[in-house]
Amino acid sequence: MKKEDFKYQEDHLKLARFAKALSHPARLHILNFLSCCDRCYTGNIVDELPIAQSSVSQHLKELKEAGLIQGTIETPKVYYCIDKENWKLAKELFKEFF
Amino acid sequence: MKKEDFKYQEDHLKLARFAKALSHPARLHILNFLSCCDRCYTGNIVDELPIAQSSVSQHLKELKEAGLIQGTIETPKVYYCIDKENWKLAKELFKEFF
DNA sequence: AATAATTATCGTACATTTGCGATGAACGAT
DNA sequence: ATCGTTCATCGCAAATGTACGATAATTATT
Repeated sequence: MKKEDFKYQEDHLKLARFAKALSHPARLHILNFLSCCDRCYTGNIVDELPIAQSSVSQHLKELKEAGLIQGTIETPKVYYCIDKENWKLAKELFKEFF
Repeated sequence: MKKEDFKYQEDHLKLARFAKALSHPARLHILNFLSCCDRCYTGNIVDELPIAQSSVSQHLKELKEAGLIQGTIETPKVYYCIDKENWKLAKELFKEFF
């Protein structure tokens, strides 16, 4: 097979994206926190972590883009929670991989 | 709790390292390949991937440093295989996390 | 000794990630 | 209208990741 034609498996691409989202302890902490507290806003998460608010916001953005969390505006706060559908998908992909 | 004193959980640090190792499709492909073929050398892996030999070597190094694979020199080749102990640990950490 | 085979490492280029402070946007309360 | 609260985004700096070609290291073969 020619190198040019090679395509990574779709499952591997998806799994790599999830793994990347999980590859920082702050993001693991956020997910862990959200899975306990069910529903909480940015401020609570900032208080949970040793980094600046802007940095937390960036991590939240990445988790959201990876599909692992959802944000809901309730002005002036934003509530976050686990995206259960993608969470399940990620869980299954990891399980299948190992 | 003061920000200075915050420490990430040991499990999260370990899991983040494993996740980082899994965060690239080439490395997932390598691990998948190794789990099938049990034991094979660098050349086989290079043939499996669309990237240069030096790049593959770099990915192998990262997987080795993450503890997920082991290399055995059988000059002039190097055989690689899954590090079963850490593989199991990673599997359990992911399972526990989800 | 010279060559070939196999793999790791080096140097380089470019992109991405991580973190911070400052600023902006939205809105409720005064 | 102004202020305070809450959160996201911007701009920057430093570090890390990804890929490549070239080169080095090791050793078996000629």
